Amino acid sequence: MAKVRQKTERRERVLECALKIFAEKGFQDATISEISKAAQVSDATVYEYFKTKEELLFSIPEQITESSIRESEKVLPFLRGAEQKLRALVQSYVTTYERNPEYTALIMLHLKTSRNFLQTKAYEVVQVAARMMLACIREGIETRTFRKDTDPYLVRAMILGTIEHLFTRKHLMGNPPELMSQVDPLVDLILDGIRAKGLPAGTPSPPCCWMMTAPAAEEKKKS
Amino acid sequence: MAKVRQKTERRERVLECALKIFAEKGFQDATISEISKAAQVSDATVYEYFKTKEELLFSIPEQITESSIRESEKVLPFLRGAEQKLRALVQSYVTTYERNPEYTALIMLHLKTSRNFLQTKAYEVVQVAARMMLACIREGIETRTFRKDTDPYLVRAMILGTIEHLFTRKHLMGNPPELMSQVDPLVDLILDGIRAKGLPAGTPSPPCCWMMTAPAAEEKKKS
Amino acid sequence: MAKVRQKTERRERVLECALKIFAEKGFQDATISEISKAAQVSDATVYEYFKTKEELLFSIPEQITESSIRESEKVLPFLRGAEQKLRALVQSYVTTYERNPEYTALIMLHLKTSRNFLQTKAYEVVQVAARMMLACIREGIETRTFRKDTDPYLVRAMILGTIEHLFTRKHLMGNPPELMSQVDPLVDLILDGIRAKGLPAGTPSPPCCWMMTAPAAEEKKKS
Amino acid sequence: MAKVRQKTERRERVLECALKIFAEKGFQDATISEISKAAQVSDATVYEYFKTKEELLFSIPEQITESSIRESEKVLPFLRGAEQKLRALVQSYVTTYERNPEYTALIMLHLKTSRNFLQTKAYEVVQVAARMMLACIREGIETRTFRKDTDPYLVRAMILGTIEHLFTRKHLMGNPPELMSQVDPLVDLILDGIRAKGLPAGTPSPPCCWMMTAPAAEEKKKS
DNA sequence: AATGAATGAGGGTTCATTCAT
DNA sequence: TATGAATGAACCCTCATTCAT
Repeated sequence: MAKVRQKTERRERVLECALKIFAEKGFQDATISEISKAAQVSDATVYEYFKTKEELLFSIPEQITESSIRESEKVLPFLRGAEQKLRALVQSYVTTYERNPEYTALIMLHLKTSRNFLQTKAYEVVQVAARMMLACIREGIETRTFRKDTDPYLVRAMILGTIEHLFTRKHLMGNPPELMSQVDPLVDLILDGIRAKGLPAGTPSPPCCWMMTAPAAEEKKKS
Repeated sequence: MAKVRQKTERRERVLECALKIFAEKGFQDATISEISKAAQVSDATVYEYFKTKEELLFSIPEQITESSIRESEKVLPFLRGAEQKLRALVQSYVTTYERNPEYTALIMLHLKTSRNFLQTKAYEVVQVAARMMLACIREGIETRTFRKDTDPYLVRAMILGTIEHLFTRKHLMGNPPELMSQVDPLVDLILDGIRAKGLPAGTPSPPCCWMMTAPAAEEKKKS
Repeated sequence: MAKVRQKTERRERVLECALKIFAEKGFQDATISEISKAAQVSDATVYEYFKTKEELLFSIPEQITESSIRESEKVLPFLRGAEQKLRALVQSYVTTYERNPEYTALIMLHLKTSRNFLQTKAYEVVQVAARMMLACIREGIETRTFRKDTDPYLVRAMILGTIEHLFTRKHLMGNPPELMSQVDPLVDLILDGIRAKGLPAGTPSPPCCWMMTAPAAEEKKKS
Repeated sequence: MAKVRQKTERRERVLECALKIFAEKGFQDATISEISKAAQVSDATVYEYFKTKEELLFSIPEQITESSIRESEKVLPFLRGAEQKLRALVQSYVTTYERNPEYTALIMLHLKTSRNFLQTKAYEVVQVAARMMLACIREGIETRTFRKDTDPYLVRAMILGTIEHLFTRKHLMGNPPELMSQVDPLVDLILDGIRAKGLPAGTPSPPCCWMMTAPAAEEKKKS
């Protein structure tokens, strides 16, 4: 039925506009009127789709995060070795964020802040991704690729923290302009720090570009 | 005169309460009434001291950040070598944050978010600290302590990002419970990654405790 | 045709649910959605049957009141004497109210309040009943059963007011639990007060139970 | 201080206007804006005085009811005999209501309806008045003035119900125009119905006018 | 200097009602 | 005929900010 299609389209338009506006002004400074006007629907219509303003906010990450995770899960099994996997995961993060700058700003600046967000479905998905990375690091330790005394939590915190820091900087100050080129230096530096000493230090795992084909949010909808 | 003294005391009481409440509920969800009540002054009095709510917010970091910086500047010249200095700086950050958890929460969750904060006097101080770290890394490169191809911006981003990530986690989820013990592993890992290969890898710079005496916000007031 | 039948059924289901919900929450606090959901139809369907929310409200009393009146009109001619008739009328009121508690609550708490209700078809029916009682009292005066100086309006106000008061109390506070047993004491007390003094005071008209067979709203629908 | 005086005046102006408007349009159809405009204050000021719209509503009856009760309590001890007391009480009710028609409308049409009102301080005062009447009737029974089989609850319900019915009618339909003249007929009729038969029926207790001096709400404020 | 009091401006949310399908 | 969907129009309430005392 055409109605259903239209409703879905409107709902997504609302989500898109909400993303843009929340990302730009923050949750509190954005108004429903503003969003509804941008989405060319009435205030009341927004409330047809989302019970409250906060539910609207928390509904934004759902699709995008989930699709991004699914992608990683598909690719990971084909990669050999903890180093390759770790690099792939980092690249996946950065790719997703680079392709969805507004979404990234929302996450970095506004959602991470919110205690309520931690109890969200969307946050669970984030946790899944974080756990994948943890598993990857642990695998490296078990297979003796990484040093025995590596603290996997610290390593993960370093990777995630660095990515977060860089994207936040980029969003607020426009610098650095792109982050893809930072993936390999970052991963190399970390690997150098945690690689078991017995291994030939001069064998860096090759930079990989397979993630280039990972789907961005916009492309997803068409399929 | 006693009056002046009293006014200063009141002003500081307002700042303290504002810090507590802003840190707990965020800028938007905190109200002036709430803060003024906690500080046992009237709403109007708050506006005697600070022109707007935002000015109150931005007035909070001033003293604390500045005092922390001054401390570092005093100690740094006595330390030999980039590695020692870097370690000292990281420890300084962590110490300051650990001693002022509410202030840290405010910075991590709410101020970093705000574009207006970037044009603040308080933010300039933050930048000074960040530049000190950058200078320190560059010194390491120039003195061949660190690899020539080290990207100082990336290294700094890693350090700051990791610290931010860990404190944010701690504040929101209570885990990890303390961060002082993470300083050395973090610095070691970074150093391992950027140390020039010619050097004997087995010579970690000694963990240092000199920063233990750095002033916390609370002690500051008494002096 | 089955369709017509179905439509009538739906309409009545809406009326029933509206009665229940209006009685429970009041006109303003009840929503059309709520009613339509309870009646298992859509909001729009309610508006097919009733032009506005208020029209829905005012449509509720129609059948029930009318049927109750008709009953009284049938029985009254068979009764001899103003006293008997008065008693019968009172019993009729109480019976109707006891059998339709939700309807009663609606009338007592919400409809009596509304000025618009006074211009309703349904209210006319109420007036008819009230006028029957008035006529009855007047008949008693004319036939010298009641004192010459009896104010028929006052007497009616006493009877109706007492009934209203008792039912309101019952609805709001659950006390007294039933009102049928109050009919005779009430009527006796009134009659004692208005009976012409010449008559033997010790000849109370006999309590009557014929009204027991008066139809309740539920039974009406089946016929 | 002048400020305090002014605030009190404003508060009372708000209460008065709220009374008028609530009485006229009902709780739900009245808006805060309307009331604040009538009272020449801002919406926000209304909320300075009363936390919610409902609290405003429930604050209206307080003074007026209480002052009315106090009056009755003063006078009652000077009256001899249950009949006189009962008559006095009825007169007190009617006087209060006649002098405060808007307040009466509010009570009759809107407050009696509300379940929340039953848990109000103001309602407790109403209960006190009702209990005084009950006590009075019981006293009459114990002193053999009234018949042994008199149901005091029924008698009270008759009195209160009649008064309520008459005032409601008056408010909605403008008829009867005044109720003071109904007091004696009402009381006489009731008394005739409950007076113990042994007594000389021809000795009605004298109508009394002492209540004429009872204070109305308006006069109260000046004292 | 300190504050009690007042308010303008605005935002989230609800719901009766309409209309195209 | 029945309804899913959309919305205009309000309203309650909050709060940063001002000002007279």
